[in-house]
Amino acid sequence: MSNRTAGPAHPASANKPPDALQSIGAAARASGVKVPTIRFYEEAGLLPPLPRTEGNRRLYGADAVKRLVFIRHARELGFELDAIRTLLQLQDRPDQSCAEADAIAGARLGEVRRRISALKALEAELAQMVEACAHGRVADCRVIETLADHAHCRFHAAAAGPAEMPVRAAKRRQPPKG
Amino acid sequence: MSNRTAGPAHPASANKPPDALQSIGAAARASGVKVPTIRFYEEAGLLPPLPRTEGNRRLYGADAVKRLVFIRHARELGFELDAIRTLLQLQDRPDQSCAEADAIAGARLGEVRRRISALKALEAELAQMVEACAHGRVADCRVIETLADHAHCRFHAAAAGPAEMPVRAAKRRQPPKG
DNA sequence: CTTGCTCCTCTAGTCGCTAGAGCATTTAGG
DNA sequence: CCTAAATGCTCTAGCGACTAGAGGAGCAAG
Repeated sequence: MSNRTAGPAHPASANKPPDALQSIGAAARASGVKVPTIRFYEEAGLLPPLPRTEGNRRLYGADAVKRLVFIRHARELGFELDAIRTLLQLQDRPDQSCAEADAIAGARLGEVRRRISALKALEAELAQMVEACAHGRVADCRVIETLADHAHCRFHAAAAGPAEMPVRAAKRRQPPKG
Repeated sequence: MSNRTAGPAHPASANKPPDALQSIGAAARASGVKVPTIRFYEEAGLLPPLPRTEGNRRLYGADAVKRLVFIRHARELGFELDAIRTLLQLQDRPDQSCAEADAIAGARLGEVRRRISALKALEAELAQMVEACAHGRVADCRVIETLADHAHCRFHAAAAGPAEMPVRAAKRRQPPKG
């Protein structure tokens, strides 16, 4: 919030020069990526070498923040860090063909589609289980029964992938509160 | 299918008694759960204490194999091990109400539905990116551009959950080959 | 007796973070 | 100027659900 640049301590700088360097906290706020995650990305080689202050604190310029935003969007779309690394490298060399970027995005699209159809099959199966259940005793429970006897199950493991979805929002462990 | 289990738990010699004990490998083949995964499940407390041979090898009876199949199905439907533990406990006490099982399945169904809609949003965004790309140089690449500028992106992080899908099939790391 | 298979335990790696310990530095207020 | 709070630093460990591999033991057949 506080814009303490009210006193122009610098000659050439207006009130906010585009190359102003910010702390990791400010970069986190600006990019929407959490502080420890930023450090993790740096460690993972997704960020170029960052300058440091005398006191060893990282400094982030506008370009670094943009990179973080790029990474965040890519993660939101489910790209793996490996893929993102490649995409960032491509971004750094604008003259190259974007075929590789297309391939990565296309592959991701394929994954997403495969997962959607797998999840739909799953949804159908679960819905059927839940609906069919008489809500009585476990002995008659369709849910348990279906899990026990695959005979009742018309779902057979449409190979999806391994993991899914970042979506930073979700944090369903209850807040610290103490 | 194999309906030969008609014989009740019984002494007077069938040629394949239903309580025949098998090795972990046989149990793996019978249940569709991999050997190390079975050991992992045991460690995780999903299996009751198993008898061992003199030579310290685990022995699996028909009930243990059934339990493994149950676990496998539940995993295929995306239930977490914690939930599966609960479901197994319920299964072991058939007189109880199945309300809890219903709740677990219902919660899972909700998750799946939420994830499907999140993935659909994602699919739309990715498809748009890929389609819009002129397949030229990186400088003009819509894929890269969309990731860089959220302005071009009408997708905003529909909160899904954290991880998704077991589906034992997938193994996409390239083979060792060296 | 050797070969080859299965099995045992144990450790460490995967992925993308997140949490916390134990310090150093910076900043705001008095 | 001093102090307290906030923020930063590094490092380690943990999550979930496995998977991979080392190094050794048991066991049946040839």
